[in-house]
Amino acid sequence: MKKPRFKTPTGTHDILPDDQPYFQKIYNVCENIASFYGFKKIDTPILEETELFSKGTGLTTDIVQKQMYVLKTKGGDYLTLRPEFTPGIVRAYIEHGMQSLPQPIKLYSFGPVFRYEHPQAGRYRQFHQFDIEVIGEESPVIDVQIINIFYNILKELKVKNLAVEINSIGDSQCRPYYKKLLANYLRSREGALCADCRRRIRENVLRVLDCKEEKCQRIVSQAPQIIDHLCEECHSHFKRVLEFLDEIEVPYRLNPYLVRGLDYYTKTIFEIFSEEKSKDESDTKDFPVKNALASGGRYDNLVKMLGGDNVKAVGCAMGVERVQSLMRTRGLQLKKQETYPVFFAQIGNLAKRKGLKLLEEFRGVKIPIAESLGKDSLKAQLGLADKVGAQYTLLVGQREALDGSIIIRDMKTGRQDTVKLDKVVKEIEKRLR
RNA sequence: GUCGCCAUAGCUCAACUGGCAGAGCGUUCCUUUGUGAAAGGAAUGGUUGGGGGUUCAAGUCCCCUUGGCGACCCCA
Repeated sequence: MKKPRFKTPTGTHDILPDDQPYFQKIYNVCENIASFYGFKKIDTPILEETELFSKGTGLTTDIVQKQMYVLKTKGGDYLTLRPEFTPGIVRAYIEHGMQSLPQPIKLYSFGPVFRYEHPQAGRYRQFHQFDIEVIGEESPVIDVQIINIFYNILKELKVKNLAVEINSIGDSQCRPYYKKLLANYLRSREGALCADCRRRIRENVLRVLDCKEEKCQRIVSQAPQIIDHLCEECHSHFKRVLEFLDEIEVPYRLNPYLVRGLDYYTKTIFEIFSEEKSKDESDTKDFPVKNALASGGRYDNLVKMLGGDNVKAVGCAMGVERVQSLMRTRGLQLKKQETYPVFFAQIGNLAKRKGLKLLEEFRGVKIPIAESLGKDSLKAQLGLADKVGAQYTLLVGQREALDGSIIIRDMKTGRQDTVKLDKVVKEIEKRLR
């Protein structure tokens, strides 16, 4: 074998036939649960105007600053491979006048997204997300319904040790004040912070809250918490979210330091993890390893920011490859190969010709039948029949081809019966029943 | 963008201190030319990721590069 001349670009991967059952299963579960809750599918282009993301996702975010695949078209437009779903779906909502349909609009989508970053396990440059959005609903109950949906999807996919963390980051009323408060507090202790956090005070104060440096965490633990400084409206919204959460069977915990990388979030934000105990023995802290699988939140200003009406919305996205990797290692094991109940084997040209027609008959009655018409060796064909898990092999040799008969071989017992060729479909239907 | 570890057959991995590149699995064939799963046999498979250097000699040491993994950054 020659050395491959080409390989997948950094951070991209092939979804091979063996992976497909996992993607299929994940997609089916997502779709079933989402449509049960009244969500409709939408597909938006993988390419959008670059400005949609710089305005929507936010100029100060890492995604926009360093992770976007931007390309210039021959016509001179700047397009971007979508790094997330939300701005595209909001654009579709506005562009197609969905505000004049009964609200809210509940949408889901499934597909690839692109982020230029350093790949690691479970982190790709092209990966897949399942995404849902509810546009035109401000009630906190919908925030909780979305959490519930993703929790149940992951549960149904048998992902272990799920944990939900939740926080509120306020809105344009109260967050600016809190940010000032936090910045003042941090500035008074600036000397004890890491270099990144000193930069963050100016650029993105909230990010200091989830810094992993121990010295920063110590300072943060004494810092004012946003939940104590929410405005009346945000406070009552969050309170009601927590009340609804208590109502359903989803275990959650409040994390006052949870913040998000996207600018447009308001009020509720949350993440769903699968937790693992740290394998590292030297790690004396018993922090579990958190594997973020899905995350989302409310974005009450985004529709307006992108030129639509003042419409409130909330959404969440799940990383498909991360879920798949957990399913493979500790969750649901899926069969590698689909099986065929019947295999057609042949010897000789006349038999091949009869086989071509016979396959059509089986397709007509929807019985999957495998074959290897290209092979001449009967031995090889039976080997294949075994491999695809056939219960019966239909065999046409020179003799059978001439006198219009066919051999049915029971692969378990080895017993063979010869029947008329035009009766075989009925006979197999009967036996498979 | 920063730092560390790793890269050997399609897959999983061996190869001492620098000394003939190997095994299992897989694939194909044979034992059986009209009959699978078992067993036995054979074949197939490599510029040791790529490039350069040191050396009588490099999978092994050094430099560069590409990719993967991990820690940052950040995130699904």
